[in-house]
Amino acid sequence: MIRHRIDCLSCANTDCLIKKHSKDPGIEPYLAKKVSIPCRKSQNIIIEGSPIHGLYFVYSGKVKVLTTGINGREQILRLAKEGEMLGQRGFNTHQYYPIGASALEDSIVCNFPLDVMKEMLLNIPQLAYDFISFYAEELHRSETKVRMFAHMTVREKVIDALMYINRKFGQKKSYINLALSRKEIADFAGTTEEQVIRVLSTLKKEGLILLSGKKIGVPDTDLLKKEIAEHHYYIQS
Amino acid sequence: MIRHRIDCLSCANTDCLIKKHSKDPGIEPYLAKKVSIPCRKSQNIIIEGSPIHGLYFVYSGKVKVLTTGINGREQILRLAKEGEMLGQRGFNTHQYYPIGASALEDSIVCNFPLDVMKEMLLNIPQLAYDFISFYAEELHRSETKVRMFAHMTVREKVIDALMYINRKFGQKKSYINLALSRKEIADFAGTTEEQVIRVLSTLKKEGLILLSGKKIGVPDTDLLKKEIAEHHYYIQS
DNA sequence: CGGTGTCTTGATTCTCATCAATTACTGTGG
DNA sequence: CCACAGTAATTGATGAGAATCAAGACACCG
Repeated sequence: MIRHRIDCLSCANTDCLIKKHSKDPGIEPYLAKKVSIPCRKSQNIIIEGSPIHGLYFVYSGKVKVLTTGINGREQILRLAKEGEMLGQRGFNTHQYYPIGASALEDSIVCNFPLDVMKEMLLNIPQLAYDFISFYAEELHRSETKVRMFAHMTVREKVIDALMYINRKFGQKKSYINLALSRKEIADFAGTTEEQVIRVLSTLKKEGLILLSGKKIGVPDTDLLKKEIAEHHYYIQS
Repeated sequence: MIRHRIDCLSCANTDCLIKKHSKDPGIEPYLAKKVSIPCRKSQNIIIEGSPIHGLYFVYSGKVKVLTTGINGREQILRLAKEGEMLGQRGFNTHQYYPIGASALEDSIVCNFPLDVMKEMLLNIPQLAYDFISFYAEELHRSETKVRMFAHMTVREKVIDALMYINRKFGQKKSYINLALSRKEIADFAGTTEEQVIRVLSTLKKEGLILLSGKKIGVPDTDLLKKEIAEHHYYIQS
């Protein structure tokens, strides 16, 4: 079932760092070592704690990146769509993946073994530099999340999670194109299923979001944003 | 008062990524563009929101890296000592530093302007690769912290903060070589001054830590570690 | 038409942030 | 050297918010 070598040159994912450099001189031999793997919905792409076997890039589909936290709770760290990278934290001295990744819908991911990746980075300096920029951005995102989790209320956490999901998977004037369970939203926002439901119900009553079964719609991003900003302001002053 | 060009070759900070590569061919011209800056205790090295002006490396002293969170609260993200990097998140497309840094004691930091840094990374591939590894590690740390903040109790957060501080600044059989106020510990652990005091008092009573004024000692790291691990275990199973 | 799992709502308990008041510590000037 | 002022540390009391527990509604699937 494994489809080998989806061609990077003909790939349409403009966000992909590899695709971006697929015309660089000297990169072809590395690209040839790529393997593409199809994954069914809710299948594990990376198992937390398994030995590191390289980096992944999402060719198509949607993926959640998670770690197991306290009480065996699942903490979703981020959601990835076409072109995004998975397993990038396996680049340090760790021997095992500190995170897991699983498909939110049927997906195809491309894998580069770690040694191939290392050679590629050492020989394509511009690619390495883009990697560094990417990491800097991810680090920024993650540290923002630290700050957020430390002192935000549940309401704010949920709103923030919704804005993130909407930014990534929302289409204007319509529902978000991603079916997450309440539990998954909670695991991302860092709270419980029940609290998420309560906040969602309230937000619906307030007219800030649309709810139609599992589908969530955000008619006005700015209104939601204010819900976080205003609260900060009124306490800050 | 600015001392120019502390020589990287004679620098004793083995952890410093620049020092590590200071003998690489072709790196001298970049090293020559380094500027070293002395900072007094509690002086700001990086002001949050200021325009990015490059990367810093701690030559001597101790530094806290922080962001302003909800309610104008200070959230300490990490502590840095000799050889460590500051401002690494300014590497992405951001124009302003998303974090601040200030000296915990009299320190000297070395600065590379951003364009020099970029040139250096593009021309010294092995340095770029080490940067990537460093970022991967930082990202790992940060995401672990996210998970931690999401569901840990205050007690666990404080213990975790203590273990981090002890790992970095502890000397065996003695008190931790770093004077942090209760407020600063709280800002790092993501809680309040009062809660930190309560937990510290309890831990002292339980014989898990030593308290002598501001000085904190951790006689047995494993005992503390168990305090976190056991709680997880008993709920997980 | 059961049955299973997700979703929802309510009630209860508990943790933690906040507020308030007291005590210890530090440095400074007389 | 001591009084003092100012700051940090501590302890207690209280209330708000959130996790947990429990029970019922709903949808989906065989």
